[in-house]
Amino acid sequence: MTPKMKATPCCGQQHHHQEAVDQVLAHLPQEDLLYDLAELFKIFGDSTRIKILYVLFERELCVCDIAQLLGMTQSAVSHQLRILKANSLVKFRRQGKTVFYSLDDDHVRSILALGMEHIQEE
Amino acid sequence: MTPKMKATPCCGQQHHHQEAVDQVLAHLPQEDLLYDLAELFKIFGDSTRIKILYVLFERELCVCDIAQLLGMTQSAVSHQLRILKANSLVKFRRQGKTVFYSLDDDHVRSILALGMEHIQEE
DNA sequence: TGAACACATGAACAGTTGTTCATATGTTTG
DNA sequence: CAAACATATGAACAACTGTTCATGTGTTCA
Repeated sequence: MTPKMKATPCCGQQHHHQEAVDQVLAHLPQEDLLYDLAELFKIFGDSTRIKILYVLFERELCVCDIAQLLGMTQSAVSHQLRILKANSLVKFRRQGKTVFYSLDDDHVRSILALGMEHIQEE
Repeated sequence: MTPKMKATPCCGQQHHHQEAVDQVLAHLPQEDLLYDLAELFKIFGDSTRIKILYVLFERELCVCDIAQLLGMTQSAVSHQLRILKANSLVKFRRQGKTVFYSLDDDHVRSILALGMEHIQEE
């Protein structure tokens, strides 16, 4: 990360702050990891996808059932399932013409649950 | 949720599916809760904000230190801190001219940790 | 094999979002 | 009080994202 700040050294240099900056830098995860993490949460950050995940919380469902439950186009649902699949949040199995989707692992459930806890606190 | 699907009843009506749909509907959280949940994850879904959160993981920092660490404008950081604050992900305390930010509660740490686990699995 | 069905996907358009730039607010110090 | 400093905020613009519409792929069944 190259600083883009101006010559203005912002809150002087003779603070406790330089020590703080150094300490943080020592423990900061790699930039690309943080980027991937943001990408992951971006997937959860859409109400359509959240609804799909919650609808799959208890059991697998086929695409058109999801669409019916959510009152959405099959196409829209399919596009979102594609994204969820690409990020390993859902898996699928094919049975004849229909494709059944389900949550991929328990991380998904845990993350959803933690998020729920947070918003229900305030 | 009002179904917007066409008259095409999509994958017939005489499937196992109707039963599935009913079961899911019985356990589905309220629509506005799901919406709020998506809004929460949307906050985590930006790499700048993720970086800010991680930079605050171990200790509080002032705005300009965060900006320096991230190589970003003070303004950009301030805008993001505003969003994080509004969603109770960070809190702040004022000390003279400088404002120190820190993570608001441990949910934030837990959610970040779970996300990290997920992306490091594949 | 061909029609019907369930699902996938590409292009395009509208709405949303993050950054920049300029400026405002609030605090300290002389 | 005025100047300096740390931070906050409003407007605007570029980039991204989700939906729609049209069409493509793959499977079943007559």
